[in-house]
Amino acid sequence: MSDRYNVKETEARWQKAWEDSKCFEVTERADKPKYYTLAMFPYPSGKLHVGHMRNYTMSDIVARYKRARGYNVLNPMGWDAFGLPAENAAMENKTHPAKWTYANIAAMKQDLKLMGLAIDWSREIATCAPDYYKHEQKYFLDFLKAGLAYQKESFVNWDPIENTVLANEQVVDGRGWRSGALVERRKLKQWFLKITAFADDLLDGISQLGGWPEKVRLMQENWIGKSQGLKFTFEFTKPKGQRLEIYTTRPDTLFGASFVAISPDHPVAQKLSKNDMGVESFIEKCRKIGTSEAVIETAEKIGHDTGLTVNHPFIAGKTLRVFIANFVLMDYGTGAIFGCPAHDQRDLDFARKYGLDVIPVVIPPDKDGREFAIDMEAYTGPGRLYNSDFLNAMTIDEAKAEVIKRFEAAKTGQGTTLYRLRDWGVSRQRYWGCPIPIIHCQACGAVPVPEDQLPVTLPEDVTFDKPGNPVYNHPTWKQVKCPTCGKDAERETDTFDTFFESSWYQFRYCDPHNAKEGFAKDKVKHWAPVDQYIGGVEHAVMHLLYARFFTRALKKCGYLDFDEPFTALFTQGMVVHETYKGEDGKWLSPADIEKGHNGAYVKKGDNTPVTVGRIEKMSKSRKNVIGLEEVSVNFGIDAARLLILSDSPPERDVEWTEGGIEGAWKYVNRLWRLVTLADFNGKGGDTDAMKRKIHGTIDMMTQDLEKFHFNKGIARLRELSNALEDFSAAKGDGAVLREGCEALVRLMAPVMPHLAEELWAHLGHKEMVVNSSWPEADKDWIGSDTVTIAIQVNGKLRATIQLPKDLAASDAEKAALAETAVQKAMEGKAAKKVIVVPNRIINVVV
RNA sequence: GCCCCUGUGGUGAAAUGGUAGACGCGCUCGACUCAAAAUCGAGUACCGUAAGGUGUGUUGGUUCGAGUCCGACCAGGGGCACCA
Repeated sequence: MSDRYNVKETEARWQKAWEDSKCFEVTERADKPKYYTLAMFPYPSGKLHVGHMRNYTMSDIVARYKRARGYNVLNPMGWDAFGLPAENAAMENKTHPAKWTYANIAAMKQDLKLMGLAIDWSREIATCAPDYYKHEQKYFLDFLKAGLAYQKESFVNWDPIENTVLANEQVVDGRGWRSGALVERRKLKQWFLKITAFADDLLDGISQLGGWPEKVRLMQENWIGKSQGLKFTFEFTKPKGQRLEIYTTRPDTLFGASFVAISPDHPVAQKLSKNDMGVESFIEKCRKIGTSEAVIETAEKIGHDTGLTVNHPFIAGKTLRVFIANFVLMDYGTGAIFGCPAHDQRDLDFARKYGLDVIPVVIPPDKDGREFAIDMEAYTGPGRLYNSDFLNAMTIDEAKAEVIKRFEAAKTGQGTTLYRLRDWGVSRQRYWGCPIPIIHCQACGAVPVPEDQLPVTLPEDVTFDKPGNPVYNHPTWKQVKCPTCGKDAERETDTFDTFFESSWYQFRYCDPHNAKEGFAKDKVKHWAPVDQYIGGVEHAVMHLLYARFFTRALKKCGYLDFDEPFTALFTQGMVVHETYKGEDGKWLSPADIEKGHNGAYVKKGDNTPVTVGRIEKMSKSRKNVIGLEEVSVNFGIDAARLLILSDSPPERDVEWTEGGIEGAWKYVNRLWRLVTLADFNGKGGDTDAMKRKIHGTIDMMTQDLEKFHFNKGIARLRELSNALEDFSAAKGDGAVLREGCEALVRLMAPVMPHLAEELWAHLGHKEMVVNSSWPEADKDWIGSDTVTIAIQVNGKLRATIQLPKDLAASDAEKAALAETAVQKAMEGKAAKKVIVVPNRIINVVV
């Protein structure tokens, strides 16, 4: 027998056996509990790389493990197939987005098949197929009827040279990525979904998501951003009677107000710009910046004095100047604020820049008024009010309540709950997306496409020789008759945000071939919600929040009877790799380079030097991708799975290195030799120790898998195989050795499924390991009778002793004080105190 | 700018507030070999001959005891509503 494992032949053979037996295809059944595990579906960007692989491997482990535990496991796969890259590819390569997308799907599916995943392929979906998106067109019409969808004007990034809308990603340093033109903010009428109607519900729901990482729950909570504050109006000094509505979360600091600022998009600013060139050019300057909050917030804070002033509501005769400021967002609150520089850093920076007053009104608990001053750092901590008339000596909370009370009593203001969350704009001025099923009629307005005319499909005869949505210029597609009045009308040419498709796909998998509706209620009732969702942390807020909203919206329309789509969530880290650049500054792929004479990398072919760059997320643009095929050919999928799972904790990034995959491959062979060369006729060895190791490993690895500690579980597996190797070499008892090998194989099955099948068959089993159950740990063989106790003197380790498990504290203390190393460290002094932590540690304090 | 996360040997990482470095990679030495690869065995945080001391990004605190909890800071990463 060869001492090398024939990985290529073996992996292909078992993949075929799984496929032939259709063991991963599932239907609803009453005799087994269901388990739905889902990996976030991929965008078909081109080739599958080991970064994708990590995501699907984790779902695969869960699927195989839960299967072994007796669950009826649903583990589906599909394609998030609409999106911008397809249109970019269409422009660059003179192809059609559909052609490019479907070719990528075919290539990536082939790679996925190489992975031998426990996927029910009969449920495969692609979101760009009309039989998928027609259902979401129906949902949109339902949302419209339910008052959850509406139109309003909102800003987009406008490229004035290409005359097209740009995505934030396509704006680089404030300029269009292709044209180089300075981007402008421009208003367009667009469709919105009323996610804010569920703001409180989405917030409350977070507390029930116990299976989600704390950090994701926190991020969602902050994103929704519920705040209690005050809405009130300032009176303009002139024209008399005109008022400006403000929202603030710090009404307590009103006596420290030194200016008022409004958004460049505020109606007051707009009105002023008509007669004031200065205002007009300032607003124009503010708009020469994209719509992205990150850009707006990091831009230099600038303001423009409007010359208007308002009266302070509580200080007679005091007026505040009104500025237009680029950092005030029209989307939040009322688009107008008052600035209290002493207690808000942004206001302070602004005040220092424009020479405005800084009036401290909250004093820290440990200071008094004479010594407390604000320089360049605002004070945002707790304290008591001063310089504040009737609020003096109150706490911040008391002062907030008092100010709100006074405004409410005077009927000039209102305590208000506000959310940072904004309604979801779903209109995209793009071709490669789901058409919004609306017809615009001069007479009737926005009219829903009649349901019997769904789906509204994309026209196929389009070209991408100029920027923008080609449907807009299509000769006939737009022109229709109004369904209501029959007159000439036009189709909506915008398509949905691609988050629309990914908000409900988890339900489509439950009933993927249903032509009548998106899913049958009873099928979703059976499988949903998803028991374990797995994907990148980059989706922590938007995708996951949209899907949570969509589920509630579907419930409101009668499609479902639950709120939360994902019971548990795991956010896995990325696969990262070194990046390389050639002499010409262009990215090079790892396949393009090799080690030169002096050990440094050179470009293959011409031996020109290569610069090694940062270690970054694998991405097509940086070329630092390792394709799946090359890995599977050289080392097999099991070795790749092993590396990806064992090298880092799953929530952290893992670096793909050549050395790592070779090491994993060696271990695959070592396991193969251990089991195939084992002699089950031995009579010797320490059978008790071996049995403890076997059952201890089963126990611990089971716990590790339950907790997603795959790296630790694999470390336990290695400990067991090390022990079995020693036991085997010592001609250990054959029955125990077999018991150990069988446990090892069943434990490795979720991690290295192909090798496990091969070894399981070698051990004489007729049934595949994929259909066998998870091993049970025998409680009698878990743990041991003695424990090692550490002894510290004043917190420093001085000795370790073996003691019987659960020994009385007084006996343990006696044994510890009797140790010579302990006595030496005590230097003859008496113990002041002895802390005994049973079975762990004893600390002697002298 | 705002929200969230991460930081431990040469390196990937372990460690319910209780023996820091499990399990690997690499390296060193040895066995096998004509030789190499593969495989097997021993060693491997740092300083020190040793006794011992020092060590978890920096810094301060809480505690009998801190990688772990709290405060301040530094560095890196993710997200910020039209990338997916």
